[in-house]
Amino acid sequence: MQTNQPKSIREKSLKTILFAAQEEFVLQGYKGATVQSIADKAKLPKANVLYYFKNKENIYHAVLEHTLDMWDKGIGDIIPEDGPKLAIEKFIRAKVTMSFKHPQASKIYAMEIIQGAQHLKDFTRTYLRQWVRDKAKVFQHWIDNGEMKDVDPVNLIFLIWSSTQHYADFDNQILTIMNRADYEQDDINHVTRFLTDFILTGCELNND
Amino acid sequence: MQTNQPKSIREKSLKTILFAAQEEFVLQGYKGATVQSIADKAKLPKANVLYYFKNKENIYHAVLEHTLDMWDKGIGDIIPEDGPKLAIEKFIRAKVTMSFKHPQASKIYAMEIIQGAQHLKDFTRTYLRQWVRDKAKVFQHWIDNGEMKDVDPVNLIFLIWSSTQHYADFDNQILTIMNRADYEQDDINHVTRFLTDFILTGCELNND
DNA sequence: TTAAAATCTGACCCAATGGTAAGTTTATTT
DNA sequence: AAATAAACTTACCATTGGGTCAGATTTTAA
Repeated sequence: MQTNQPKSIREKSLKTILFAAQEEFVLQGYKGATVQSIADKAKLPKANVLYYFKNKENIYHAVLEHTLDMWDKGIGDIIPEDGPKLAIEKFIRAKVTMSFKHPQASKIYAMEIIQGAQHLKDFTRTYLRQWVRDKAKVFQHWIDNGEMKDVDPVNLIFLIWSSTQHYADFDNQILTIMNRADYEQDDINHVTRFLTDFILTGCELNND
Repeated sequence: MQTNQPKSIREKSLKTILFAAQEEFVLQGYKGATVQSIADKAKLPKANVLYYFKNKENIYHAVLEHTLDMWDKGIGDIIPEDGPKLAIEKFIRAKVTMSFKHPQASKIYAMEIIQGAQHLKDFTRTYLRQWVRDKAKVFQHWIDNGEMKDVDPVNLIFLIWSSTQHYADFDNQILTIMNRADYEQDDINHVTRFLTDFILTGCELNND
């Protein structure tokens, strides 16, 4: 990131292409996505897209990176000072909000992992593994302190991840089942409430 | 299915191709999968594969259908007679087992839904929607009867789905995080125990 | 105003891939 | 054993799609 005010042509183009690419990759998968249709979506000639990104692989990398960045920023931290109840509440709310607001990002990530995480092996082995270990330690600390039920922290993290991201990745299925066209703000609230309530109860942290 | 004993050449070929195709589709996605590499995996010449299945789309359909069949058979039912505790226990155990034993199936399905469920719109709109409504009714019945906590049944179903299938769809990520090469039987048991315990607690059904 | 740099574009190339055609070999039936 | 059907195979075609290139146009710098 350089200047930020008038936004150069370069930056604008990059952003447009990235956005178009994200859509295309989600809908068609990596191989299925064509540079031509990314260009069409971005309303640029194909050669122009290839001028900004050397090749298709590069576009995909950029999309992945952008996705990870956004996800990282959007999801707050789990810190000991919050205590288990508040920390879990905050975490679930953040994840649900992200899922409803940026389903594309979640989907790109999910597909990448499902297909073997070819482009994310490194990220998973280093960053993510450490993240999980750190957070598991925080949970374990609360458990040892008698502040929450003795549940396996790692699997708890998996449960929170999966149950929240489900609303992004499987939005089509969920909407079809509920016979609805789109999510609304109420849905975010409802799901957030359901999940926090349920999971806190699972941790024996609910005092309603 | 016809005869079953000596198994005709046709049946054997179909099965081989289907199995190879499943692998290929998971790894490469629909577009990324090539008939040639399906053929290679099945150790048959490409034209022979196209002899059994008119075209790539047909192979994919067959894989999807096979997947749904298997899933349907593998997951028991949720019936009122079992009562909430046993029913949920059985359901989770079945889903976790399926996830660990047939991750490919789960992945194919997940990718299809994530990408917009083009080939499963019908299945979702009719069969799945009805299934969810039926099972939600069973849960609601138990709730009204005071047999379990008043949680939203539909979202409970989503939570069980997502948290169980996560171990199939994201197996790469999970194994990498845990620094392991493969799942073992112990993992199935451990996860089953964790999820049943946690979810039953969430429904206030745990009497340990 | 001019030079240089950045942006844009149409035309083209070529490898990969889905699918076909036409025929050969193997299995089954009569 | 002959005839028919099923299974297999080789060679080929047409299209798609990633990527290049040479030059045009616009923007920025001197």
